[in-house]
Amino acid sequence: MRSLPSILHLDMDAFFAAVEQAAKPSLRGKPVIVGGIGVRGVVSTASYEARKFGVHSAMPTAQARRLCPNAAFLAGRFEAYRQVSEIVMSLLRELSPLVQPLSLDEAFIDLEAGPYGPVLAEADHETGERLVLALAEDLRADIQRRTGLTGSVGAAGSKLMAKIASEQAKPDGLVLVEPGQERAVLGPMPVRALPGIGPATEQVLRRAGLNTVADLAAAGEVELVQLLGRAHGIGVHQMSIGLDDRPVVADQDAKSVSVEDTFEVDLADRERVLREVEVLAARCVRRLRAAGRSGRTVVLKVRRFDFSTLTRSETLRGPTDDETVITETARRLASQVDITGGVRLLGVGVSQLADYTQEDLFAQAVREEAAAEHEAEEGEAAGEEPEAPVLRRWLPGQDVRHTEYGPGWVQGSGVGRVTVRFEMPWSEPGRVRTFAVDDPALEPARPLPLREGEDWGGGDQGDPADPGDSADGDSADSAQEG
DNA sequence: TCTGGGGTCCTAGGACCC
DNA sequence: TCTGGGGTCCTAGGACCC
Repeated sequence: MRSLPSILHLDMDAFFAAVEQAAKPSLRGKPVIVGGIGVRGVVSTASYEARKFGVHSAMPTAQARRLCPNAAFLAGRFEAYRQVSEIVMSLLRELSPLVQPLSLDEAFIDLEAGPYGPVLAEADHETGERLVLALAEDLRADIQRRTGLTGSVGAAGSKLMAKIASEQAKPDGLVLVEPGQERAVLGPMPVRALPGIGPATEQVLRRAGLNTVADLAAAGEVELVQLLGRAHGIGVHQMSIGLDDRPVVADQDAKSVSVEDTFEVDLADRERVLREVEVLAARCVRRLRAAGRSGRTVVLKVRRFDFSTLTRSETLRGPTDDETVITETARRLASQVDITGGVRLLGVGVSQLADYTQEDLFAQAVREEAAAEHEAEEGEAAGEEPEAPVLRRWLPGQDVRHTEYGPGWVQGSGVGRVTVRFEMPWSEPGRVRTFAVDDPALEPARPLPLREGEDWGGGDQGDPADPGDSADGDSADSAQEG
Protein backbone atom coordinates (compact mmCIF):
# COMPACT_ATOMS: atom_id res chain seq x y z
CA MET A 1 0.00 0.00 0.00
CA ARG A 2 1.54 3.20 -1.10
CA SER A 3 0.54 6.80 -1.00
CA LEU A 4 1.55 7.13 -4.65
CA PRO A 5 -0.02 5.11 -7.49
CA SER A 6 3.38 3.80 -8.55
CA ILE A 7 2.33 0.25 -9.46
CA LEU A 8 1.16 -0.26 -13.03
CA HIS A 9 -0.74 -3.19 -14.46
CA LEU A 10 -0.64 -3.60 -18.23
CA ASP A 11 -3.16 -5.80 -19.99
CA MET A 12 -3.05 -6.06 -23.78
CA ASP A 13 -6.45 -5.82 -25.47
CA ALA A 14 -7.75 -9.12 -26.95
CA PHE A 15 -4.09 -9.99 -27.38
CA PHE A 16 -4.05 -13.14 -29.53
CA ALA A 17 -6.83 -11.90 -31.80
CA ALA A 18 -5.18 -8.49 -32.07
CA VAL A 19 -1.89 -10.06 -33.15
CA GLU A 20 -3.76 -11.99 -35.84
CA GLN A 21 -5.45 -8.86 -37.12
CA ALA A 22 -2.14 -7.03 -37.17
CA ALA A 23 -0.51 -9.88 -39.09
CA LYS A 24 -3.39 -10.46 -41.52
CA PRO A 25 -4.67 -7.25 -43.15
CA SER A 26 -7.77 -8.96 -44.53
CA LEU A 27 -9.00 -9.62 -40.96
CA ARG A 28 -8.82 -6.06 -39.66
CA GLY A 29 -12.19 -4.80 -38.47
CA LYS A 30 -13.63 -8.32 -38.73
CA PRO A 31 -14.56 -10.83 -36.04
CA VAL A 32 -11.58 -13.06 -35.25
CA ILE A 33 -11.65 -15.99 -32.85
CA VAL A 34 -8.46 -17.71 -31.71
CA GLY A 35 -8.62 -21.04 -29.95
CA GLY A 36 -9.08 -24.76 -30.30
CA ILE A 37 -10.30 -25.54 -33.79
CA GLY A 38 -11.43 -29.13 -33.26
CA VAL A 39 -14.87 -30.34 -32.21
CA ARG A 40 -13.88 -30.11 -28.55
CA GLY A 41 -12.05 -26.81 -28.78
CA VAL A 42 -12.72 -23.70 -26.74
CA VAL A 43 -12.16 -20.01 -27.46
CA SER A 44 -8.92 -18.48 -26.20
CA THR A 45 -9.56 -14.94 -27.35
CA ALA A 46 -12.27 -13.22 -29.34
CA SER A 47 -11.67 -9.89 -31.05
CA TYR A 48 -13.96 -7.06 -29.99
CA GLU A 49 -15.88 -7.47 -33.25
CA ALA A 50 -16.62 -11.08 -32.28
CA ARG A 51 -17.50 -10.18 -28.69
CA LYS A 52 -20.44 -8.17 -30.02
CA PHE A 53 -21.96 -11.52 -31.00
CA GLY A 54 -21.62 -12.82 -27.45
CA VAL A 55 -18.43 -14.80 -28.05
CA HIS A 56 -15.98 -14.85 -25.15
CA SER A 57 -12.98 -16.73 -23.76
CA ALA A 58 -13.50 -20.30 -22.53
CA MET A 59 -16.66 -20.70 -24.62
CA PRO A 60 -16.81 -23.94 -26.64
CA THR A 61 -15.78 -23.18 -30.22
CA ALA A 62 -18.86 -25.02 -31.48
CA GLN A 63 -21.04 -22.50 -29.69
CA ALA A 64 -18.97 -19.61 -30.98
CA ARG A 65 -19.50 -20.89 -34.53
CA ARG A 66 -23.24 -20.77 -34.04
CA LEU A 67 -23.13 -17.27 -32.57
CA CYS A 68 -20.71 -15.85 -35.11
CA PRO A 69 -20.49 -18.11 -38.17
CA ASN A 70 -18.72 -15.52 -40.29
CA ALA A 71 -15.80 -15.01 -37.93
CA ALA A 72 -12.31 -16.19 -38.84
CA PHE A 73 -11.56 -19.17 -36.59
CA LEU A 74 -7.81 -19.54 -36.13
CA ALA A 75 -5.57 -21.93 -34.23
CA GLY A 76 -3.03 -20.09 -32.09
CA ARG A 77 0.43 -19.08 -33.36
CA PHE A 78 2.32 -18.98 -30.10
CA GLU A 79 5.68 -18.25 -31.62
CA ALA A 80 4.27 -14.98 -32.94
CA TYR A 81 2.57 -14.14 -29.64
CA ARG A 82 5.80 -14.77 -27.77
CA GLN A 83 7.71 -12.47 -30.10
CA VAL A 84 5.22 -9.62 -29.69
CA SER A 85 5.16 -10.22 -25.95
CA GLU A 86 8.93 -9.85 -25.78
CA ILE A 87 8.75 -6.49 -27.49
CA VAL A 88 6.10 -5.33 -25.03
CA MET A 89 7.96 -6.63 -21.98
CA SER A 90 11.16 -4.93 -23.14
CA LEU A 91 9.26 -1.62 -23.20
CA LEU A 92 8.08 -2.26 -19.64
CA ARG A 93 11.64 -2.90 -18.51
CA GLU A 94 12.60 0.56 -19.68
CA LEU A 95 10.31 1.88 -16.96
CA SER A 96 11.62 -0.40 -14.24
CA PRO A 97 13.70 -3.53 -13.77
CA LEU A 98 10.91 -4.77 -11.50
CA VAL A 99 8.51 -6.27 -14.04
CA GLN A 100 6.33 -9.24 -13.11
CA PRO A 101 4.81 -10.93 -16.16
CA LEU A 102 1.60 -12.84 -15.40
CA SER A 103 1.22 -14.21 -18.91
CA LEU A 104 2.25 -13.28 -22.45
CA ASP A 105 -0.04 -10.23 -22.40
CA GLU A 106 -0.08 -9.04 -18.81
CA ALA A 107 2.40 -7.68 -16.28
CA PHE A 108 2.88 -5.58 -13.17
CA ILE A 109 5.50 -2.83 -13.14
CA ASP A 110 6.90 -1.19 -10.00
CA LEU A 111 7.82 2.34 -10.99
CA GLU A 112 9.50 3.06 -7.65
CA ALA A 113 12.23 0.55 -8.47
CA GLY A 114 12.97 2.23 -11.79
CA PRO A 115 14.70 5.37 -13.05
CA TYR A 116 11.70 7.53 -12.07
CA GLY A 117 11.62 6.12 -8.54
CA PRO A 118 13.67 8.87 -6.90
CA VAL A 119 11.67 11.60 -8.65
CA LEU A 120 8.43 10.01 -7.54
CA ALA A 121 9.66 9.71 -3.97
CA GLU A 122 10.45 13.41 -3.86
CA ALA A 123 7.36 14.65 -5.65
CA ASP A 124 4.28 15.97 -3.93
CA HIS A 125 1.02 14.18 -4.43
CA GLU A 126 -0.24 15.99 -7.48
CA THR A 127 3.08 16.12 -9.29
CA GLY A 128 3.65 12.45 -8.61
CA GLU A 129 0.30 11.46 -10.03
CA ARG A 130 0.81 13.59 -13.11
CA LEU A 131 4.16 11.92 -13.70
CA VAL A 132 2.66 8.45 -13.35
CA LEU A 133 -0.10 9.30 -15.81
CA ALA A 134 2.40 10.68 -18.29
CA LEU A 135 4.62 7.60 -18.03
CA ALA A 136 1.65 5.30 -18.51
CA GLU A 137 0.40 7.19 -21.56
CA ASP A 138 3.90 7.20 -23.04
CA LEU A 139 4.07 3.46 -22.47
CA ARG A 140 0.78 2.87 -24.27
CA ALA A 141 1.91 5.02 -27.16
CA ASP A 142 5.24 3.18 -27.36
CA ILE A 143 3.45 -0.16 -27.42
CA GLN A 144 1.23 1.02 -30.22
CA ARG A 145 4.19 2.39 -32.16
CA ARG A 146 6.28 -0.74 -31.84
CA THR A 147 3.55 -3.36 -32.30
CA GLY A 148 0.47 -1.63 -33.67
CA LEU A 149 -1.47 -3.10 -30.75
CA THR A 150 -3.33 -1.42 -27.93
CA GLY A 151 -2.99 -2.17 -24.26
CA SER A 152 -4.82 -0.90 -21.20
CA VAL A 153 -3.06 0.28 -18.07
CA GLY A 154 -4.13 0.59 -14.46
CA ALA A 155 -2.13 2.65 -11.98
CA ALA A 156 -2.58 2.39 -8.23
CA GLY A 157 -0.85 1.98 -4.90
CA SER A 158 -1.21 -1.80 -4.91
CA LYS A 159 -1.26 -4.73 -7.31
CA LEU A 160 -4.90 -5.40 -6.50
CA MET A 161 -6.05 -1.92 -7.40
CA ALA A 162 -3.77 -1.63 -10.43
CA LYS A 163 -5.36 -4.78 -11.83
CA ILE A 164 -8.87 -3.58 -11.06
CA ALA A 165 -8.01 -0.28 -12.74
CA SER A 166 -6.68 -1.84 -15.95
CA GLU A 167 -9.87 -3.86 -16.20
CA GLN A 168 -11.86 -0.63 -15.97
CA ALA A 169 -9.59 0.97 -18.57
CA LYS A 170 -10.33 -1.63 -21.25
CA PRO A 171 -10.10 -1.35 -24.13
CA ASP A 172 -7.29 1.01 -25.02
CA GLY A 173 -7.49 3.13 -21.89
CA LEU A 174 -5.76 4.29 -18.73
CA VAL A 175 -7.28 4.47 -15.25
CA LEU A 176 -5.61 5.66 -12.08
CA VAL A 177 -7.00 4.85 -8.66
CA GLU A 178 -6.05 7.50 -6.15
CA PRO A 179 -4.56 6.06 -2.98
CA GLY A 180 -7.24 6.44 -0.34
CA GLN A 181 -10.05 5.79 -2.79
CA GLU A 182 -9.68 1.99 -2.74
CA ARG A 183 -12.76 1.18 -0.69
CA ALA A 184 -14.92 3.69 -2.53
CA VAL A 185 -13.95 2.12 -5.86
CA LEU A 186 -14.28 -1.49 -4.73
CA GLY A 187 -17.39 -1.23 -2.56
CA PRO A 188 -20.10 -1.26 -5.22
CA MET A 189 -18.40 -3.94 -7.33
CA PRO A 190 -19.74 -7.51 -7.49
CA VAL A 191 -17.60 -9.98 -5.54
CA ARG A 192 -16.50 -11.59 -8.80
CA ALA A 193 -14.48 -8.48 -9.60
CA LEU A 194 -11.90 -9.57 -7.00
CA PRO A 195 -9.15 -11.81 -8.36
CA GLY A 196 -9.41 -15.20 -6.69
CA ILE A 197 -13.20 -15.20 -6.53
CA GLY A 198 -14.49 -17.54 -9.20
CA PRO A 199 -17.85 -19.21 -9.79
CA ALA A 200 -17.64 -21.56 -6.80
CA THR A 201 -16.68 -18.88 -4.26
CA GLU A 202 -19.26 -16.53 -5.73
CA GLN A 203 -21.96 -19.14 -5.06
CA VAL A 204 -20.86 -19.65 -1.48
CA LEU A 205 -20.89 -15.92 -0.87
CA ARG A 206 -24.21 -15.38 -2.61
CA ARG A 207 -25.87 -18.02 -0.46
CA ALA A 208 -24.59 -16.11 2.56
CA GLY A 209 -26.19 -12.96 1.16
CA LEU A 210 -22.88 -11.35 0.19
CA ASN A 211 -23.05 -9.84 -3.28
CA THR A 212 -20.83 -6.77 -3.36
CA VAL A 213 -17.34 -6.09 -2.11
CA ALA A 214 -18.88 -3.73 0.46
CA ASP A 215 -20.91 -6.70 1.76
CA LEU A 216 -17.64 -8.62 2.22
CA ALA A 217 -16.05 -5.76 4.12
CA ALA A 218 -19.10 -5.52 6.37
CA ALA A 219 -19.16 -9.28 6.97
CA GLY A 220 -15.73 -9.23 8.54
CA GLU A 221 -12.82 -11.62 8.61
CA VAL A 222 -14.31 -14.17 11.03
CA GLU A 223 -17.34 -14.85 8.87
CA LEU A 224 -15.29 -14.98 5.66
CA VAL A 225 -12.86 -17.48 7.18
CA GLN A 226 -15.82 -19.61 8.24
CA LEU A 227 -17.23 -19.52 4.71
CA LEU A 228 -14.05 -19.82 2.67
CA GLY A 229 -11.39 -21.40 4.84
CA ARG A 230 -8.47 -19.77 6.54
CA ALA A 231 -6.17 -18.60 3.75
CA HIS A 232 -8.85 -17.63 1.28
CA GLY A 233 -11.04 -16.00 3.92
CA ILE A 234 -8.25 -13.80 5.22
CA GLY A 235 -7.17 -12.91 1.69
CA VAL A 236 -10.66 -12.00 0.54
CA HIS A 237 -11.25 -9.90 3.63
CA GLN A 238 -8.02 -7.98 3.11
CA MET A 239 -8.94 -7.30 -0.51
CA SER A 240 -12.47 -6.23 0.43
CA ILE A 241 -11.11 -3.40 2.55
CA GLY A 242 -8.60 -2.44 -0.13
CA LEU A 243 -5.56 -3.81 1.69
CA ASP A 244 -2.83 -5.40 -0.39
CA ASP A 245 0.87 -5.11 0.29
CA ARG A 246 2.15 -7.87 -2.00
CA PRO A 247 5.35 -6.68 -3.65
CA VAL A 248 5.96 -6.80 -7.39
CA VAL A 249 8.44 -9.64 -7.85
CA ALA A 250 10.43 -10.24 -11.01
CA ASP A 251 10.06 -13.43 -13.01
CA GLN A 252 10.00 -16.61 -10.97
CA ASP A 253 11.07 -20.09 -12.00
CA ALA A 254 8.30 -22.47 -12.98
CA LYS A 255 7.29 -24.97 -10.31
CA SER A 256 5.93 -27.61 -12.66
CA VAL A 257 5.91 -28.59 -16.32
CA SER A 258 2.99 -30.44 -17.87
CA VAL A 259 1.42 -31.34 -21.19
CA GLU A 260 -2.03 -32.65 -21.91
CA ASP A 261 -4.20 -33.58 -24.84
CA THR A 262 -7.94 -33.83 -25.32
CA PHE A 263 -8.85 -36.41 -27.93
CA GLU A 264 -11.46 -35.85 -30.59
CA VAL A 265 -12.92 -39.24 -29.69
CA ASP A 266 -12.67 -40.86 -26.26
CA LEU A 267 -10.01 -43.54 -25.96
CA ALA A 268 -11.49 -46.89 -25.05
CA ASP A 269 -8.67 -49.41 -24.82
CA ARG A 270 -5.77 -49.63 -22.42
CA GLU A 271 -3.05 -50.15 -25.02
CA ARG A 272 -4.03 -46.97 -26.82
CA VAL A 273 -4.08 -45.06 -23.52
CA LEU A 274 -0.61 -46.30 -22.67
CA ARG A 275 0.72 -45.33 -26.10
CA GLU A 276 -0.67 -41.81 -25.76
CA VAL A 277 0.83 -41.52 -22.27
CA GLU A 278 4.21 -42.33 -23.78
CA VAL A 279 3.82 -39.62 -26.42
CA LEU A 280 2.82 -37.09 -23.77
CA ALA A 281 5.67 -38.09 -21.47
CA ALA A 282 8.14 -37.58 -24.31
CA ARG A 283 6.74 -34.10 -24.99
CA CYS A 284 6.86 -33.28 -21.30
CA VAL A 285 10.50 -34.35 -21.06
CA ARG A 286 11.38 -32.25 -24.11
CA ARG A 287 9.93 -29.18 -22.41
CA LEU A 288 11.58 -30.04 -19.11
CA ARG A 289 14.99 -30.35 -20.74
CA ALA A 290 14.55 -27.24 -22.85
CA ALA A 291 14.04 -25.40 -19.58
CA GLY A 292 17.15 -27.03 -18.13
CA ARG A 293 15.21 -28.50 -15.23
CA SER A 294 14.53 -31.90 -13.74
CA GLY A 295 11.76 -33.05 -11.46
CA ARG A 296 11.02 -35.50 -8.66
CA THR A 297 7.27 -36.04 -8.90
CA VAL A 298 5.54 -37.45 -11.98
CA VAL A 299 1.83 -36.69 -12.29
CA LEU A 300 -0.65 -38.43 -14.54
CA LYS A 301 -3.94 -36.71 -15.28
CA VAL A 302 -7.00 -38.51 -16.63
CA ARG A 303 -10.27 -36.91 -17.62
CA ARG A 304 -12.95 -39.52 -18.18
CA PHE A 305 -15.85 -39.58 -20.63
CA ASP A 306 -18.08 -37.91 -18.03
CA PHE A 307 -15.56 -35.09 -17.44
CA SER A 308 -14.64 -36.41 -14.00
CA THR A 309 -10.93 -35.81 -13.52
CA LEU A 310 -8.38 -37.63 -11.44
CA THR A 311 -4.65 -37.40 -10.89
CA ARG A 312 -2.17 -40.04 -9.81
CA SER A 313 1.35 -39.15 -8.81
CA GLU A 314 4.56 -40.80 -7.77
CA THR A 315 7.53 -39.14 -6.15
CA LEU A 316 10.93 -40.48 -7.10
CA ARG A 317 13.97 -40.64 -4.87
CA GLY A 318 15.64 -37.80 -6.69
CA PRO A 319 14.97 -35.35 -9.52
CA THR A 320 15.33 -36.67 -13.06
CA ASP A 321 14.92 -35.54 -16.65
CA ASP A 322 15.34 -39.04 -18.02
CA GLU A 323 12.74 -39.87 -20.63
CA THR A 324 12.64 -43.56 -19.81
CA VAL A 325 12.17 -43.03 -16.09
CA ILE A 326 9.42 -40.47 -16.56
CA THR A 327 7.68 -42.48 -19.27
CA GLU A 328 7.76 -45.71 -17.28
CA THR A 329 6.46 -43.95 -14.17
CA ALA A 330 3.60 -42.37 -16.12
CA ARG A 331 2.79 -45.71 -17.76
CA ARG A 332 2.73 -47.44 -14.40
CA LEU A 333 0.34 -44.83 -13.02
CA ALA A 334 -1.88 -45.11 -16.11
CA SER A 335 -2.04 -48.87 -15.88
CA GLN A 336 -3.64 -48.53 -12.42
CA VAL A 337 -6.47 -46.22 -13.49
CA ASP A 338 -9.99 -47.42 -14.24
CA ILE A 339 -10.76 -46.34 -17.81
CA THR A 340 -14.21 -47.89 -18.14
CA GLY A 341 -16.43 -45.71 -20.30
CA GLY A 342 -13.53 -44.02 -22.07
CA VAL A 343 -10.93 -41.30 -21.59
CA ARG A 344 -11.26 -37.86 -23.16
CA LEU A 345 -8.03 -36.29 -21.87
CA LEU A 346 -4.62 -37.49 -20.75
CA GLY A 347 -1.88 -35.39 -19.22
CA VAL A 348 1.64 -35.95 -17.95
CA GLY A 349 3.41 -33.50 -15.69
CA VAL A 350 6.51 -33.17 -13.56
CA SER A 351 6.76 -31.14 -10.37
CA GLN A 352 9.17 -30.65 -7.46
CA LEU A 353 11.55 -29.20 -10.01
CA ALA A 354 15.26 -28.81 -9.48
CA ASP A 355 17.77 -26.92 -11.59
CA TYR A 356 20.16 -29.80 -11.90
CA THR A 357 20.01 -33.49 -12.61
CA GLN A 358 21.88 -35.63 -10.17
CA GLU A 359 23.63 -38.60 -11.70
CA ASP A 360 21.01 -41.24 -11.50
CA LEU A 361 21.96 -44.90 -11.38
CA PHE A 362 18.33 -45.85 -11.09
CA ALA A 363 17.62 -44.15 -14.44
CA GLN A 364 20.45 -46.10 -16.00
CA ALA A 365 18.98 -49.41 -14.79
CA VAL A 366 15.50 -48.57 -16.05
CA ARG A 367 16.93 -47.55 -19.43
CA GLU A 368 18.77 -50.84 -19.85
CA GLU A 369 15.73 -52.85 -18.91
CA ALA A 370 13.56 -50.96 -21.40
CA ALA A 371 16.16 -51.38 -24.14
CA ALA A 372 16.23 -55.14 -23.59
CA GLU A 373 12.46 -55.29 -23.79
CA HIS A 374 12.47 -53.24 -26.98
CA GLU A 375 14.87 -55.68 -28.61
CA ALA A 376 12.60 -58.56 -27.74
CA GLU A 377 9.71 -56.84 -29.52
CA GLU A 378 11.83 -56.03 -32.53
CA GLY A 379 11.51 -59.53 -33.97
CA GLU A 380 7.72 -59.60 -33.90
CA ALA A 381 7.36 -56.15 -35.43
CA ALA A 382 9.83 -56.79 -38.25
CA GLY A 383 8.45 -56.42 -41.76
CA GLU A 384 5.03 -55.29 -40.55
CA GLU A 385 3.77 -52.07 -42.14
CA PRO A 386 5.56 -49.92 -44.70
CA GLU A 387 6.29 -46.34 -43.61
CA ALA A 388 3.10 -44.35 -44.30
CA PRO A 389 3.64 -40.97 -45.98
CA VAL A 390 3.33 -38.23 -43.37
CA LEU A 391 0.17 -36.29 -44.16
CA ARG A 392 0.64 -32.61 -43.56
CA ARG A 393 -1.95 -30.97 -41.37
CA TRP A 394 -2.73 -27.42 -42.35
CA LEU A 395 -4.15 -25.42 -39.43
CA PRO A 396 -6.23 -22.31 -40.02
CA GLY A 397 -4.13 -19.22 -39.41
CA GLN A 398 -0.84 -21.07 -39.91
CA ASP A 399 2.01 -19.25 -41.68
CA VAL A 400 3.07 -20.70 -45.02
CA ARG A 401 5.26 -19.81 -47.96
CA HIS A 402 4.69 -20.67 -51.60
CA THR A 403 7.67 -20.83 -53.92
CA GLU A 404 5.89 -18.65 -56.48
CA TYR A 405 3.39 -16.54 -54.48
CA GLY A 406 5.48 -15.93 -51.35
CA PRO A 407 4.25 -15.65 -47.76
CA GLY A 408 0.65 -16.26 -46.77
CA TRP A 409 -1.53 -18.02 -44.25
CA VAL A 410 -3.88 -20.98 -44.28
CA GLN A 411 -7.47 -19.88 -44.48
CA GLY A 412 -8.92 -23.37 -44.50
CA SER A 413 -8.43 -26.91 -45.67
CA GLY A 414 -10.43 -30.00 -46.43
CA VAL A 415 -11.09 -32.69 -49.03
CA GLY A 416 -7.49 -32.73 -50.16
CA ARG A 417 -7.29 -28.97 -50.73
CA VAL A 418 -5.84 -26.09 -48.78
CA THR A 419 -6.81 -22.45 -49.24
CA VAL A 420 -4.14 -19.83 -48.67
CA ARG A 421 -4.42 -16.06 -48.49
CA PHE A 422 -1.29 -14.31 -49.70
CA GLU A 423 -0.67 -11.17 -47.71
CA MET A 424 1.81 -9.75 -45.24
CA PRO A 425 1.39 -7.57 -42.14
CA TRP A 426 2.47 -4.51 -44.13
CA SER A 427 0.69 -5.33 -47.40
CA GLU A 428 -2.78 -4.60 -48.71
CA PRO A 429 -5.34 -7.36 -48.09
CA GLY A 430 -4.31 -10.21 -50.36
CA ARG A 431 -6.03 -12.73 -52.58
CA VAL A 432 -6.83 -16.35 -51.99
CA ARG A 433 -5.54 -19.38 -53.91
CA THR A 434 -6.25 -23.06 -53.49
CA PHE A 435 -3.76 -25.92 -53.71
CA ALA A 436 -3.61 -29.65 -53.22
CA VAL A 437 -2.70 -30.38 -49.59
CA ASP A 438 0.50 -32.09 -50.71
CA ASP A 439 1.55 -29.40 -53.20
CA PRO A 440 5.35 -29.38 -52.88
CA ALA A 441 5.47 -25.65 -53.65
CA LEU A 442 3.75 -24.93 -50.35
CA GLU A 443 5.50 -25.21 -47.01
CA PRO A 444 5.05 -24.11 -43.41
CA ALA A 445 6.86 -20.88 -42.53
CA ARG A 446 7.99 -18.85 -39.54
CA PRO A 447 5.74 -15.97 -38.55
CA LEU A 448 6.61 -12.62 -40.12
CA PRO A 449 7.31 -9.69 -37.80
CA LEU A 450 4.45 -7.20 -37.55
CA ARG A 451 6.53 -4.36 -38.94
CA GLU A 452 8.49 -4.46 -42.15
CA GLY A 453 12.23 -4.82 -41.69
CA GLU A 454 11.97 -5.84 -38.04
CA ASP A 455 14.09 -8.80 -37.03
CA TRP A 456 12.33 -11.45 -35.02
CA GLY A 457 15.49 -13.35 -34.29
CA GLY A 458 15.34 -16.96 -35.40
CA GLY A 459 18.16 -15.68 -37.65
CA ASP A 460 18.91 -18.71 -39.78
CA GLN A 461 15.23 -19.17 -40.66
CA GLY A 462 15.69 -22.87 -40.00
CA ASP A 463 13.16 -25.50 -40.94
CA PRO A 464 9.93 -24.34 -39.34
CA ALA A 465 8.72 -27.91 -39.12
CA ASP A 466 11.68 -28.76 -36.92
CA PRO A 467 10.59 -28.54 -33.31
CA GLY A 468 14.22 -28.24 -32.33
CA ASP A 469 14.34 -24.54 -33.20
CA SER A 470 11.79 -23.50 -30.65
CA ALA A 471 11.79 -23.93 -26.92
CA ASP A 472 8.38 -25.52 -27.26
CA GLY A 473 7.87 -27.49 -30.40
CA ASP A 474 4.30 -28.41 -29.69
CA SER A 475 2.47 -25.18 -29.29
CA ALA A 476 -0.29 -26.41 -31.55
CA ASP A 477 -3.29 -25.45 -29.55
CA SER A 478 -4.45 -22.81 -27.22
CA ALA A 479 -3.65 -21.12 -24.01
CA GLN A 480 -6.19 -18.67 -22.79
CA GLU A 481 -5.84 -14.98 -22.96
CA GLY A 482 -8.37 -12.40 -21.85
C1' DT B 1 -23.63 -24.81 -25.15
C1' DC B 2 -20.91 -29.14 -23.35
C1' DT B 3 -16.83 -27.88 -21.66
C1' DG B 4 -8.55 -26.45 -23.93
C1' DG B 5 -3.94 -26.17 -22.17
C1' DG B 6 -0.72 -24.31 -19.17
C1' DG B 7 -0.02 -23.05 -14.72
C1' DT B 8 -0.54 -21.57 -9.21
C1' DC B 9 -2.09 -22.12 -4.51
C1' DC B 10 -4.73 -24.32 -0.73
C1' DT B 11 -6.76 -28.15 2.03
C1' DA B 12 -6.96 -32.53 4.17
C1' DG B 13 -5.73 -37.12 5.62
C1' DG B 14 -2.31 -40.58 6.59
C1' DA B 15 2.50 -41.99 7.44
C1' DC B 16 6.33 -41.22 10.03
C1' DC B 17 9.32 -39.04 13.40
C1' DC B 18 10.41 -36.70 17.65
C1' DT C 1 1.40 -49.50 28.76
C1' DC C 2 -1.19 -45.76 27.11
C1' DT C 3 -1.60 -41.20 25.40
C1' DG C 4 -0.18 -36.55 23.58
C1' DG C 5 1.10 -32.80 20.08
C1' DG C 6 3.69 -30.93 16.32
C1' DG C 7 6.28 -31.01 12.03
C1' DT C 8 7.17 -32.78 7.46
C1' DC C 9 6.34 -35.43 3.43
C1' DC C 10 3.29 -37.60 0.18
C1' DT C 11 -1.02 -38.06 -2.29
C1' DA C 12 -5.47 -36.43 -4.16
C1' DG C 13 -8.64 -33.10 -5.25
C1' DG C 14 -10.41 -28.56 -6.12
C1' DA C 15 -10.64 -23.55 -7.12
C1' DC C 16 -8.79 -20.20 -9.79
C1' DC C 17 -6.16 -17.50 -13.41
C1' DC C 18 -4.87 -16.38 -18.23
